[in-house]
Amino acid sequence: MKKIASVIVDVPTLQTNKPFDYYIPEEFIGHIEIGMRVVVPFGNRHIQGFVVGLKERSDIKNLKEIIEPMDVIPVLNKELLHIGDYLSEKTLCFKIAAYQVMLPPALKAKYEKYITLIDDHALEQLPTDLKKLFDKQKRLKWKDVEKFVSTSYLYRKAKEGLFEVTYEVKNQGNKKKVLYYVPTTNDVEHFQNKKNQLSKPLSQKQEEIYQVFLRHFQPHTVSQMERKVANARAPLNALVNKGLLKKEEYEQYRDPYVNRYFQKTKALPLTEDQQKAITPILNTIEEKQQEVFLLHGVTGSGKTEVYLQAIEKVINQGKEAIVLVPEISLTPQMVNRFKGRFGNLVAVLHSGLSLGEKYDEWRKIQRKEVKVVVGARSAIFAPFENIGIIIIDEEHENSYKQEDIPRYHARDIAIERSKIHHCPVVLGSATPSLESFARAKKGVYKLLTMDKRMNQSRLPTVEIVDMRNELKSGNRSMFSAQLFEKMQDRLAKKEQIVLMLNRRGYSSFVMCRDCGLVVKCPNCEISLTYHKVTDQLKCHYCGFETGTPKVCPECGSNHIRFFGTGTQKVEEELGKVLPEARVIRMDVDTTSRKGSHEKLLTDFGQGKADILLGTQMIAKGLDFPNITLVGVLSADSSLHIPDFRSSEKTFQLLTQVSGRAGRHQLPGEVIIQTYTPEHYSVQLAKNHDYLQFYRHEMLMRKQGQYPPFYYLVLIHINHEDVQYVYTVAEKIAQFLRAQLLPSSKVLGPAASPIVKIKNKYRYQVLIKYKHDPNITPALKKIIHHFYQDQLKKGLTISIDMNPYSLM
DNA sequence: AGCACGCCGACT
DNA sequence: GTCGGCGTGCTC
Repeated sequence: MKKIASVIVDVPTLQTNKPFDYYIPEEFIGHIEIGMRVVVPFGNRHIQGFVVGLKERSDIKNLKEIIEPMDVIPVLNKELLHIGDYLSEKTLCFKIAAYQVMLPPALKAKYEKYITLIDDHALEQLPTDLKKLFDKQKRLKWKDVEKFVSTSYLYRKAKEGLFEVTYEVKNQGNKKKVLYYVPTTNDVEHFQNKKNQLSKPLSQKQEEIYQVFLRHFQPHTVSQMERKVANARAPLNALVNKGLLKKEEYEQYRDPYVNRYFQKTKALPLTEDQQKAITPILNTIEEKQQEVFLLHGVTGSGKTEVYLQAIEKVINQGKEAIVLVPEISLTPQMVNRFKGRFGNLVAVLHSGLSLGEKYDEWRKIQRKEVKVVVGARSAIFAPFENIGIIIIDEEHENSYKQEDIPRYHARDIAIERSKIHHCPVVLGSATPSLESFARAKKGVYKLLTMDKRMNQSRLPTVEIVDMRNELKSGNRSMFSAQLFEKMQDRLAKKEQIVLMLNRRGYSSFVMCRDCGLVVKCPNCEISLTYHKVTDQLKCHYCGFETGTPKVCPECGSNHIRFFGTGTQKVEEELGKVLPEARVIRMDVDTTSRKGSHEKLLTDFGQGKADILLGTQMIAKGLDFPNITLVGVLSADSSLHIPDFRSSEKTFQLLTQVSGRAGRHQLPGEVIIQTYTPEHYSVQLAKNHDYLQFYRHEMLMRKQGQYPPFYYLVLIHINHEDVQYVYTVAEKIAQFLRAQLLPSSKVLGPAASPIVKIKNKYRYQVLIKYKHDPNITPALKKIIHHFYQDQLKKGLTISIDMNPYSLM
């Protein structure tokens, strides 16, 4: 039995980003396994760590002992530990950050520092204000005491032996315990005897409850009992006091989908397209081969049914499936389809769940109680051990890329896991990312195409309206004549309308019409956003808030105007021009409350409204038969973001939202309003012509030397002092130019599109490369070289391998 | 990240 | 002589 454990400690710094060795105490030898969390002494604190290895001897002398294990079963299996190493290597993050991102947040350590008074004698020696604090209890939280006296005083007294300072390591979330009442015996006769031995007979209520337990010896919670006997709490406790019942705590899953009925569904007959697409996937499952498929299916072509039937095969083989969907489309509609087919074999993971709920869903996976997990990005780390398929729906979505540390892409993790499990990965989309489609074309991925809609429904007809002409002809409203007319028509026909306001990028800002001043955040160099509810201007980078100016702060003019259109404004306008229409508005404001997203959609599905008005969150996944008109109020806003992917994003968004119309019997129509009707993203979305868009966009990417022709690395350098940032950025750029192959291009330093956030200036260096083994070593050197400056001078350097946003 | 240690100026 | 500020270096 190995006596020493190597532990990655929960201290995210460069110097501690390596295993530390500890003795395993006698009693835990054989108990502590690789992948478990343990509490270890580190310096004079107690912290959490992950066991990553066991060994007989260590090069370090004077090892300390592990304090205790935090798990009974390892939380990370061998495979996930490997994935953690892969993550930290590929995204250049600390090991501890990689491990933590793979686990539900409930398992993240919570630390508390306590100060305990040694004895009453010590109490006498304290100043009066401290005496008061310690009068009631001997142990207090350090941070509560710290408010009253200086830390050095506390340390000094601790050294003198008045206090003891202790550290506690706990989980952030916990298993839910439910209190049950249970008979003290499960033998009928014994139970009756016990009652008969009581000095007094039971009260009427107590007797009733007693009879319930006598009939079936099952544990009951108070509320369960109250369904049979009203006001049961007091009599239950009385029975406990009389020794007939006892209280017991049982662990219970918090099931976010409890009390919900899921219509059971069976496999549907497949269309020819679907059949053709699924066959190679099924073969790969059968042959236990690793393969990446790109399933390119137009909106409404029935990709989900293909997923479902592939999963069915996987389950029949006794294996497990991971399905990733973008957070935003993790709607009840989607969940229903999986729960309907696979019932309680499905775990669901998304950001709407509480800490505890996430933890419980995760434990269902860990305990092998489910076979399928449907979830957002982080569900890719589901602790399955026998994966048969990994599906990524809406593959092109940027929410699969995590924007903070570790900056990983779920697709990369999926492929890495599929290699270990010898299973297929299916990337599905109506508008695949250029990267994926290019790989499919090269034969790296296998391309599967479904270009026909199910139900014989046709793709909707799309009309582009040039808003410049509207303006010329005197229409100053946000609805073009065409759109307005069609909306009236649908309202008359009792059909439903989806209106999308593509507000990404520059939303409602305030500008002076006389001098052109745009009100900006004093800390962030970005225009402030107008919030009508509070009548305030807000910066959504640093949270700065200010009242709305009545006159221009620059020139004093009172011609202040609000530019950009918010959903609220559209809603108001709709109320004026189509007062009879019932409108549901969906945006961050109306969906922030838990479950509100779902409720709004259900209402719309049940026909409680005629118009669904929203931001891009309504572009995906909705499948309502009665939608026959989709209006895009302005296609342009996403087009002019300074980002090489803006055309791609616009095309995807327009195609996706168009796909909401006419999915069933009724034919659909789409109106796209724009100020740049000639742009290829808009034109090709009109024709639903992905292939042409792909060809055109590939030319642009080649010209601009962007992905998929080049890989990117984005380095951000931030500091309060512009001069200093620039100097560091310049050094970094020079260093990279010297280290990298000549074929790699180092661009910059340049000021970031948002020059200042939270009073820190932002500069960036961009690397474009095709193949360069020196990239990672060079970046690691940069991290090491500037590490001290980062700690001391408040410099931050962040590295994003394959960034999704260049802002 | 914390925390100890050590050096320095400021004050009882 | 003592207290508290902060720069430096270490944690198996």
